[in-house]
Amino acid sequence: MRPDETIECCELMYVHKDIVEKVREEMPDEEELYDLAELFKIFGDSTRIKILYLLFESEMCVCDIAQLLNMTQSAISHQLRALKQSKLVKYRREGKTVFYSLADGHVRTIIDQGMEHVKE
Amino acid sequence: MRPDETIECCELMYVHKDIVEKVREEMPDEEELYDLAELFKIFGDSTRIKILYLLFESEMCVCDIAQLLNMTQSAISHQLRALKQSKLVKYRREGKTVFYSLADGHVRTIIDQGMEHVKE
DNA sequence: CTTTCATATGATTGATTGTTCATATATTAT
DNA sequence: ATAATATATGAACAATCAATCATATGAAAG
Repeated sequence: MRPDETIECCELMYVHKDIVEKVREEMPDEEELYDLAELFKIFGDSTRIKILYLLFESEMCVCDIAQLLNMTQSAISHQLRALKQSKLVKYRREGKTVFYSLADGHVRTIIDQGMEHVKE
Repeated sequence: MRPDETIECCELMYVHKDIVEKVREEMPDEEELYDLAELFKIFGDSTRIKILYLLFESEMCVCDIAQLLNMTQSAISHQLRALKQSKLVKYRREGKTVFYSLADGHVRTIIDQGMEHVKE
């Protein structure tokens, strides 16, 4: 199969011309698809999933999260950075302490839907 | 910070005892959290995301997908394997051809929510 | 200003992962 | 049987990534 040529293959180009056109219309552009994959990568680590579950209950500081998950402060801080960059969590400073919380409702919806799928 | 000891740290253990208990109750068990992260890992690749978007329009054979995404049959087949193992797609054989389609509605919901987040 | 406490970050490393290449399997036609 | 076509799979390799360690920043207290 040589993908760089429009060779006749299966029945696609000839029988399902309408679908091909619809696909080309409806498919988001390359950059959006890349960003979407990058977002899901962030959900694709159990440490980060656990952090998000913790934040479902309440805002928390880094140290609290580290204790509850039985992990080092550094490991948690690194993961919070990733969550922050994807705008999944927000934070506020209070003296020496930094409190993290969920950024918006999408986070919960995405995780809940994922969990429903997993539980089937 | 030594996570393997219950040292006094921040104000967690003393001020927010109720939250700690709620967290311990509401948090899914380790195995479910791991499975959930594994599921999101599958969404965390732009090739797989593209495949899923294609299948939003119609069931398709491997060769169709490879052509539309301008990738090799082998690469697509490997990714379909991952999608199949996570029960995100299903397939039916028709002669030499194998048609793939979306397994259930969660896929669409998860992707749509993710895309909403990305577009903000 | 120095110390202490909470958090952030850069470098390193072992592990995971996506694509490629070669090859195997499965189905149909000759 | 053999050839042709569609798909699947195993090994290999480069790239990515999460945890660790050491260290830096930032804020309050002495």
